[in-house]
Amino acid sequence: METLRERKKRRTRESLLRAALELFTTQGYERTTVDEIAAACEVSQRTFFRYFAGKEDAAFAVQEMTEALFLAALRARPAHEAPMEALRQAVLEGWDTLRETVESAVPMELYLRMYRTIESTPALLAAHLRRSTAVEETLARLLAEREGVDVDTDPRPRLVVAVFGGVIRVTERQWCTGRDFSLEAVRSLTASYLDQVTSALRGNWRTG
Amino acid sequence: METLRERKKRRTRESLLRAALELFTTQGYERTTVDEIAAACEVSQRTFFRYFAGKEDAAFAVQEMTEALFLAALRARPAHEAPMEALRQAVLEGWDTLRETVESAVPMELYLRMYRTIESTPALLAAHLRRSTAVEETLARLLAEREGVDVDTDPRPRLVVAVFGGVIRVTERQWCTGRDFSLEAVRSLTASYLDQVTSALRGNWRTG
DNA sequence: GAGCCTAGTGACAGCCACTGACAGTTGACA
DNA sequence: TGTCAACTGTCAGTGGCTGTCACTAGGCTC
Repeated sequence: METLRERKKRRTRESLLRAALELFTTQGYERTTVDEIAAACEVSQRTFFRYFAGKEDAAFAVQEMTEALFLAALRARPAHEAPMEALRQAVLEGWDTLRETVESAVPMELYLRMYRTIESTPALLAAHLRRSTAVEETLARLLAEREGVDVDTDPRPRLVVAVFGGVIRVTERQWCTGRDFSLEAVRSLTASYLDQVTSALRGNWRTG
Repeated sequence: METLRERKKRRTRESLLRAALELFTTQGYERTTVDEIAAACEVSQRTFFRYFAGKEDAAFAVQEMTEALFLAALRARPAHEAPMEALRQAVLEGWDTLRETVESAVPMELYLRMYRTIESTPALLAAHLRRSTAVEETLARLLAEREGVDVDTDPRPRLVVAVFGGVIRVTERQWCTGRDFSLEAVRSLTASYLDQVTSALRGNWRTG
């Protein structure tokens, strides 16, 4: 049972998160001040910083949920799958089950808009990439454990994860700059690019 | 012939850069204020911001030179080389010719220390990754031109570059966390990891 | 139900990165 | 040598972020 205090807290946080994303996506991340976000929710600036470590933290609150979703999907993959295949299945599954997770916090449409804003705002893109490397470190350890190798002496887990992460980044970029900004679009882009990477690596494209 | 004014300017910039890197690497990036850097060179804070766009800009001033070095090396590779091979040769060549370029600005040892500081400071790591993606975009366009494909419709240039970039990142990380912090070490690590990536991608490691 | 405890909050002061405006200084060049 | 333009310092201000402190109100005990 949720106490009154907890309910108020959750509402304040949700309100701040929504207001933040709404302002970030409409008038831009840099052009939005924390004071503005706080004012939109009728709380003090100080209160904003009690719910979020910073402006950036608010921008990534939903992304954080989806990262957890992907990690859970990977952990659930059967042990007999090869590393790259497990990653592939997990990320596709992640895109499939994203909707309900996201919409428990904010409207799907707002999440998608925020995704675009992150890609197109240098400061946020930098933070996104740094966060991604943190996730990749977790992935590498997970794969190493699955395969029974030592992540600190065997470079293969980190190499595979880095390659995978690279393809995902290209996918994100293509998706955000493209026209079809739907979940289905990013899902099929992901599958397509993961398929093409091995062939792209070998030889000369002109003779392909 | 360098005029007196130009000489003074160059000296001020060099002085600021050195002081900045020295302070960043010894007492940490966040714990160093711009006022401190300026004071160490006996100029005003305002002057610092006339030479560098920001604190971050100073931290990456030397990295910027090495990026240009690598790009030049890639442009010089013969056209018959396959994309991945050209990238490989260019980066190894880059490590070989780094010393003179770096030492025209700061002592090699300071550059290496700063590299470590960048990897271990979240804010700088984020900036480093963002800068890397900018370089990767240039690389992709270069490869696409070399191979005569359109970078906007053919995903292969960006895919290959992303994979390459991923391996380089793993290399950097391993180098910075390792014991042997020399140029030779990073060179051989780079070669080794680029060799292993294709084999790491396929199949099951337990049967290898 | 009275009263205490504490989580949550607002108000305020302060640090630091960064910017714009303006004035003073000094090298370049006629 | 005087004029101009480049370079610099000073000052004031914005915005992200933190510490402090007092106050309000929900939750709990008796």
